[in-house]
Amino acid sequence: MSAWLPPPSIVSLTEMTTSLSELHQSHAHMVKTGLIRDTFAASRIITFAATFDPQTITYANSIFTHTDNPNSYIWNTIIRAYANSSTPEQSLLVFYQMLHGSVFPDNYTFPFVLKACSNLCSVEEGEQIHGHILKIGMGFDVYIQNSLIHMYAISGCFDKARNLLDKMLERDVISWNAILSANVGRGLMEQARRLFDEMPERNVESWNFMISGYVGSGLIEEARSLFDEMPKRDVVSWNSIITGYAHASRFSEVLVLFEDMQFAKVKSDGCTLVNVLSACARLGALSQGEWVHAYMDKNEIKIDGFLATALVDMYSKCGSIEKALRMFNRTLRKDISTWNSILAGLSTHGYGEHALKIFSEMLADGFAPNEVTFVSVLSACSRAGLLDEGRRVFDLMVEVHGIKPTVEHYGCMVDLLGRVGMLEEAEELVRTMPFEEAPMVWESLLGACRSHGDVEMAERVARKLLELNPLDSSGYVQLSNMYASMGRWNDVREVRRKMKAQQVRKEPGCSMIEVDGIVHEFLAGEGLHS
DNA sequence: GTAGGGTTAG
Repeated sequence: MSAWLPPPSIVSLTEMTTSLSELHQSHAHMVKTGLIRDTFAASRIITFAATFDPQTITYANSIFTHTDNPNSYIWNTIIRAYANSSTPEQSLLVFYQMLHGSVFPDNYTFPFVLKACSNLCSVEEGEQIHGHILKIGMGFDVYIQNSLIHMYAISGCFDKARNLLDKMLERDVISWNAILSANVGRGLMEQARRLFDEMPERNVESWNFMISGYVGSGLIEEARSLFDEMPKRDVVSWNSIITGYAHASRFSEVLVLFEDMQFAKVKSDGCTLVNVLSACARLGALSQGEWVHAYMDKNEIKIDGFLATALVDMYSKCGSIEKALRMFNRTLRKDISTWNSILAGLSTHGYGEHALKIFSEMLADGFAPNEVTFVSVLSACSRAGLLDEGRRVFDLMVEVHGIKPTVEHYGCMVDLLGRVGMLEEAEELVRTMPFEEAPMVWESLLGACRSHGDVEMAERVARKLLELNPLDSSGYVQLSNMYASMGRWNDVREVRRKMKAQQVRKEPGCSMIEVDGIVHEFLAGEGLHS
């Protein structure tokens, strides 16, 4: 029999990314021509379907169940796909089916099944399979041993894992990493450190595990000293430490590290850039953000949903809503975060009408808005004083989208009612909303009382606010400002006296701005900035 | 004839 040559459609199937419909077409073609009965051809389409995306596993499985004599490769492919899916128990089911059939599991099968046990954190199943492995004499395969170690460690059975490691004849760095990563995953950094110090050899992953573990536990200095100490850094190392600084809100250090990374000639990826862009956004560092954008174009980095959102957010937080909009419009594959990001930007820039227009486009495009979306849209209505629209949006959220309003949503509505001077209705809403303690909302009501000069309500609200949180300054400050604006200086003194007696102090406000590529930070009351 | 263990980040 001559060697089987795959038809072009099947070559393209594995050689490049094809669409789901092409997968279906190829499958149909194979069924029609009888090619599907060729085990090797069947294995290729099953592998493709099993790894295409999480949704197509069931499709792979249905081809698999219609395959007459699947070989171990095909069994393994299905077992592996389920092991990494959201339903790893399916992997075990297929494995037990395999045990009852005519094809024996091989040295490839067990790492996959054990991965399923690891993902399920199921030591009981794992132990059963461990017994089976020993029975059929496969207990000395390094891949299988490492999978076993990881399975025990990830389920918290560190003693069993360690025991296996100690008994191994040829343990390697992955055997150690298997336990190390499980310690890190559970945040057991002291144990992890002891293991790390004990390891006879380490690779870049060992260091990365430690760094990301320290970062996850908020121990940024420990992470940094390992990062500085490690012999070789890859993109994961850089990303881990950059993420650490981003989590710690140390944004200027994020930018410095990003520069160091360029200098070290390590190519950044989407993760790096999302972090860097969000640092630019938080610092208001427009020119550096633009530099990153240009860098992405130059290095042909694909702008996915996350990056598009980060760019839109960066432009709008750096004050350029026009560039944010241009970025938004250029983004073809928008996801919910991209929409939310532009809506938040339009809202903070005061473009209420535009935000509503984008919001209806979002609905027309078939996107389901979430809680975050409605906070932006409602606050856009509030800032622009769009009363009827705001009410309609609030109802839409509850009635059509079944979203239970949070304090923030109520806050926006109270803001809106307060802004247009409907103080009674605003107060009524605050008193009837299903949240007992929500100082933010009361504060917003107080602000509205102040700007509309309703002293009576203001005093009532301020009293409530002080009752909710006697140590917070905002109630006192707003009340005293209001008295001051009316010239009621005795009342001002009285409030200030009470505030002092409670030892309440106002945190100074802080803002940042970029001038000529340098970020300046200002504290309120600080005077001229040097 | 195809594949395997430990992988980070938004």
